[in-house]
Amino acid sequence: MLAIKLSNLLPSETIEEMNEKERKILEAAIEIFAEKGFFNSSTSEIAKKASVAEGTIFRYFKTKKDLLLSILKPTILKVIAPFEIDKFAKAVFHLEHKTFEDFLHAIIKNRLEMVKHMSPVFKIVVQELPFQEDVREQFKALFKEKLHPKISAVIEHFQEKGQICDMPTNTIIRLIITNVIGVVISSLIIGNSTASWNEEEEIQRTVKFIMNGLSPQ
Amino acid sequence: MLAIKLSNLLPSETIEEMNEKERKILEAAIEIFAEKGFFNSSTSEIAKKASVAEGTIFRYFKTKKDLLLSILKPTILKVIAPFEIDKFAKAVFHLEHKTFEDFLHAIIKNRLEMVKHMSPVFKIVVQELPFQEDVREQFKALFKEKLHPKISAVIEHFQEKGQICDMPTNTIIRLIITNVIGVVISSLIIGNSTASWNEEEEIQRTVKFIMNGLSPQ
Amino acid sequence: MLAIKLSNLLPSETIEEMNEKERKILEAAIEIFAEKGFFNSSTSEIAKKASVAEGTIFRYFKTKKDLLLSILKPTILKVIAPFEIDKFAKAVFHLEHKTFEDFLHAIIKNRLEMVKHMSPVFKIVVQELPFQEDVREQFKALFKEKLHPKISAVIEHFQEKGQICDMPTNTIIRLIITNVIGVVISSLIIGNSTASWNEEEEIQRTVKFIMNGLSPQ
Amino acid sequence: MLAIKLSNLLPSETIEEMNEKERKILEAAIEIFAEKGFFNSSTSEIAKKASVAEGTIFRYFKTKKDLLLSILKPTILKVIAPFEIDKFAKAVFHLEHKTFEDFLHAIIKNRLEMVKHMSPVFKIVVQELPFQEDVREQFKALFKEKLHPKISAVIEHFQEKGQICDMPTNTIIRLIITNVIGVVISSLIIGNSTASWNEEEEIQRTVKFIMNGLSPQ
DNA sequence: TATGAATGAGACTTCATTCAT
DNA sequence: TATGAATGAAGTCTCATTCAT
Repeated sequence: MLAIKLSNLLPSETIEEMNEKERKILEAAIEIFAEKGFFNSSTSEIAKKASVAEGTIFRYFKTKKDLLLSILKPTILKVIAPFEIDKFAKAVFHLEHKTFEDFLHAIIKNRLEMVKHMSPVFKIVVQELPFQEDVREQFKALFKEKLHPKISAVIEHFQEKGQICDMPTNTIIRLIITNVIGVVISSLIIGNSTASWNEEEEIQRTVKFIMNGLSPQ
Repeated sequence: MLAIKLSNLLPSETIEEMNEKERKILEAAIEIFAEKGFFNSSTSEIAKKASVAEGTIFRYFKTKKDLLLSILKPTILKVIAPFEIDKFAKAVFHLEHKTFEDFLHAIIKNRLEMVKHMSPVFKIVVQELPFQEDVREQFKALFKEKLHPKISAVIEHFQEKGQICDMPTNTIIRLIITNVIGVVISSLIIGNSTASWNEEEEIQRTVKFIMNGLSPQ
Repeated sequence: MLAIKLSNLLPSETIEEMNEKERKILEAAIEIFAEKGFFNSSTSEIAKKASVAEGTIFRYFKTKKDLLLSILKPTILKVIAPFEIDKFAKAVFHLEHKTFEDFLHAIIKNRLEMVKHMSPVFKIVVQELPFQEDVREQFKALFKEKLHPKISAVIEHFQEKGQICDMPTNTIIRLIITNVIGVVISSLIIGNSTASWNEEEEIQRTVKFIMNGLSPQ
Repeated sequence: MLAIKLSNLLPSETIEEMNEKERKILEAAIEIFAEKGFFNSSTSEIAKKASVAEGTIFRYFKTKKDLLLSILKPTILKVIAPFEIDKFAKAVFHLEHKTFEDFLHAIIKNRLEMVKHMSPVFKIVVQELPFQEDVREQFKALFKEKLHPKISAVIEHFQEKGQICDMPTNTIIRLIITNVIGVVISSLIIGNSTASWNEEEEIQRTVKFIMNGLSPQ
């Protein structure tokens, strides 16, 4: 029963304007949704774990689905947002000082860090995405508008500098994303159960693999 | 409304010992589970689509969950099995006539073909795996016992022939599986909605990417 | 706790194709709706009175409102229908043999008889009509299409024969309906609680009153 | 959204001893009960419309039902009261200057006027009376004690003057009330939706109808 | 006095499962 | 073997009412 800290999961402004009960409900919901899945969780169970009356849930969240979306939406924003605002974004804007290798390393570390901090919410996102078409669409739209152009620019930048081969940009993006997600999920699955998993080495190897895979010629 | 052929989804021995009704129930369940998810499907709807009485379902499958497992278990077997028995396995055993590139190409084509043939069942597997710990464990065990040794042998074979760099075998397996799954999922997500997706080219590029990524030096 | 006979309330064909449980549910619902009103009745109470499980109600009636409509709709049909099909209709079609007085007498007796036989259902209709706009509209439409033309014809027939004054037909209809409903409701309210109510005499007096009220000159 | 004036609906003494909040709650309740019916209205909606906190309602009215009764009881008083206190009552006490026709005309106009002024409250009364036995009983008692003797006196006065036939007084009262209510309800139902409704003419015709109906011989 | 957050009973409804036929 | 009517537990959600502030 891991203690969930909302501060790792939701934007801090959001949390500050929540009150005690609302926070406890959200925490309970995250824990239970992550454990049993949305459809297999009951509002009565969430209420019990949050130590509130069942009716109280519905004061703060119009419906059970609304409660789920209150978890999913900030999370997918958090998945997308960093590329725009945080340190990582700065790395992208100071490309001249960086090699493509630095870029890959940074992106993998950053995403791994994020997923580990919000592991239960991440689990919910992955579990529920197949059933929540609207969230999926919102995610796709954000990717297309915010993320894709940024990454494209980076790829093209390094292609111009001759650090990357000249495959189509979209294919390169696909390959990079595939391999970033690959390390992240491997870390979650293997890392937690296998002693021999050396995370830093696996990151290094993955970076090297991608570098070689995309090297010119 | 694609007509589902169980022969694409389940081992033929399994199908042969089923009777008419049982087969119709399974087909209906697959279609409905894939469309709405397990929890949002009702046994009455399955019975209607299968043209049997609701009670009949429970003659063949003890519970609704049992019906789900009757779909999941043979499917993960099918995902693992080919490496042992079908044409693909033969390719693995005649490695001396093949290059690593052929191996990669064959494995990607083969898995893509499989997923496309059993797309609804595959959808169910992906959706329900997070909630079915026992199935997941069974899958892990099968992987460890059957698949992993085979692939290890192949990797080591090509390493000995100098076609692959000498990263740890497990890391190489992880990278290959990541990228195979990556093409498959991309094909399902992008391929179905985007005109510009050229599957053969993407396979070629992925093979080349892995080849370069794993090339010695 | 009056024993309710559905045969007095619903068309017999309808009843014959009902089974035991459905009939018991309807009877219980009529009794409880009449006593407490639709919104103040719970499906659990109806189930208990009908000696069925609560879920059984929803096998026969999609929703609680559907259960109400299953009572209301045949009833308003029954209120309208007789003017088309039963003995009363024949009276209307053999006007040449009848006086206007006979007509009035027949209509009052007939409506009183009907309301007494279906008193609880009638109570539900009167109670719920203000809240069920769709039923109200259906009632208005039936009145306009089926009843109004028939009564108009009768009124005009007697006007031509010089038995009724030449007020506008609609006004005459309004006055007649008002006074028929007046006796009926008086009979229900006063008749049940007051010994001195002599129904036959009150009918006679009402007929005489209407006759005089509408007499030429 | 008609502005409701409590002064049209409740006795002025009652209103004067109310404070601001209580009055606003009552006004809001009347509007909402009339629109949606008692059971479909929520105290939270009433509180919102009255611009008070939900808890404030329960400071002035013990329960939601108490709030309903606070509307119903003064209203039925108002329906009965005028016969005792207002101008209309005076008309009754100066019968020698009036004909029976004047009496009928005055009573119809007066009741129509009243119902139109308090149309929402009237709607609530009609909708809820079937479910409020105590209010109904109170109404019956008031009718018997206050109204019935007055009307009886009038009827007998006109019978003595030979303007009315010698039917039993109660029957005459019943017929008059029936027809007064008949015009009022017709006016509400037909008058609001039909252009051709000429209220003054309909009143005249109704008066004439009753006059003829009750004329001696 | 006034508030409104919190409550929890109870409403309607769904559906996997049973069992008499 | 097959049926499908019946069940009743469990689910989501509403709302009148209370009470600490």
